[in-house]
Amino acid sequence: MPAPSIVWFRRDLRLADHPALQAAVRRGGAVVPLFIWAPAEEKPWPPGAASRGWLQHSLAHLDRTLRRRGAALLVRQGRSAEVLRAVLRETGADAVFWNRLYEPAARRRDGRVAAALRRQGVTVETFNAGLLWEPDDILNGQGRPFQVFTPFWRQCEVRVPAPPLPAPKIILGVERVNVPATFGAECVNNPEATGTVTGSAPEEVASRWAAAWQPGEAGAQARLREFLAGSAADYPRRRDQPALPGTSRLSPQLHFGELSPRQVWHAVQAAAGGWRRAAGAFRRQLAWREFAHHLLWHFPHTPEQPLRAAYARFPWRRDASALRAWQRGQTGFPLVDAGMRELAQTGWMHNRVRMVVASFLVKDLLLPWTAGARWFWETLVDADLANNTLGWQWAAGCGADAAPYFRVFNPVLQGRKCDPAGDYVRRWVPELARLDARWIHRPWQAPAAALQCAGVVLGRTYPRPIVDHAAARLRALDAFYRM
DNA sequence: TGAAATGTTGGGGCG
DNA sequence: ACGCCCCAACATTTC
Repeated sequence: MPAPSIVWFRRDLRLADHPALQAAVRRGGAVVPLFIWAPAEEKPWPPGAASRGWLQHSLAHLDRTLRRRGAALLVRQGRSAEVLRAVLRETGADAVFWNRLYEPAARRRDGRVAAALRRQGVTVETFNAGLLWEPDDILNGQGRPFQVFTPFWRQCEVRVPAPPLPAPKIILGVERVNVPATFGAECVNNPEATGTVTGSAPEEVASRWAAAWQPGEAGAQARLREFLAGSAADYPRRRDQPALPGTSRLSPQLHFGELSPRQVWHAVQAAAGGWRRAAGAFRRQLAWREFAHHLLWHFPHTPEQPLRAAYARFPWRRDASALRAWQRGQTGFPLVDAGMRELAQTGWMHNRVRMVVASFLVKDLLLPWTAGARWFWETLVDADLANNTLGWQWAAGCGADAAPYFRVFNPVLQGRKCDPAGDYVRRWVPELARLDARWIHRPWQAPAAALQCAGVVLGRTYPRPIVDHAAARLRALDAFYRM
């Protein structure tokens, strides 16, 4: 009987399409599924408050599904290298398998850990389970990484990712070596981000959260099936309407690896008999995720520094009260405020609205994109360093394939286009709920009678706009033009 | 994955 | 019938 193998779970919290787990099971010995809570090793981007909440639930779910197949999840805190050494000793294991991560800090850490283990004679094997294609698989004609999405996408379109692996039926566990550490207090679902912003009671936040999300592999599979059976066929038309459930909402599951992109890709392919165009549009979004990871791999300084170096000197403003108004959804622009409140209350925001609020922070308020990235990092359940970095640098115009400097979203027009009836605003900004659709995206222009009959008192029940968008746009054009 | 400013066209009112 | 103007609708350019 071979010695036990450790499977080091990180952001692959599933059993299906899990090459590291598969390798351990195939070896024939016992399997030790291990999760190590070591946020300091991911500095300067340790998991934010919303991510920690999701992670806690997802780990509990993973433990339950592993137990059903024979092996409980061991959760430890401490430095990864030391924890691995200790668990190797305690279990008599002689091999460690894991699926690769692509963030700079995790890469460095994993490289050191692998080298140290191998020096001690431990077998280490790592796998790709998080991306359709790894960062060095897709390069341009000169062997360099793509920096523009469209040619990158053309390369993706002609490839078929590897088919997903099945989940192992039985996992041979080891005797419980000792009681697994309970997940640390610092990792408990932390409503700090939502609580301070909304003033809601923790129980209320928790119940709203539970209604919105079902972390874990089973919930992820259910969400995927629901999407494929429901709005997927109409994806191109519905995906830009934040009031509708038109998107897959699989971003947190993809971030934590409760589903792999290969599973999603192939499931879409198999389901899309009658809607090939929609399938292509959806695959394109998966490709944006790939693109983001490729960029982070090849340009690891970009979470902190603009890809276009000239932007390091951009004269961002410092304005704590404007930043706070944005964070709390009190800017006076209903679409922006609705998005920021959806984020605070559910840990998620519709992608179209993310672009609008990002443009508002960066262009209308001239506040640094890094401040927006940090807030999203703390509050999003799907906070993902690669996606977050690409998104914010795109909005600020300082990244790859970035929005040109003159592209400034108008929150009123975006509202009219994407939320014509105002339902999204009504849901998240209830103080405007009774306002006529005509004025819901620009209450400051509504006639006094319309405001009165909707019970809106500008400056009291809902803020006046904190900037004049037309003037702010000109200010931004001037500042960005100088770059 | 924008929006505003500017240019062009064509229908209709009107003298 | 005709030219003129107005202006909405659409296209193009510009930021």
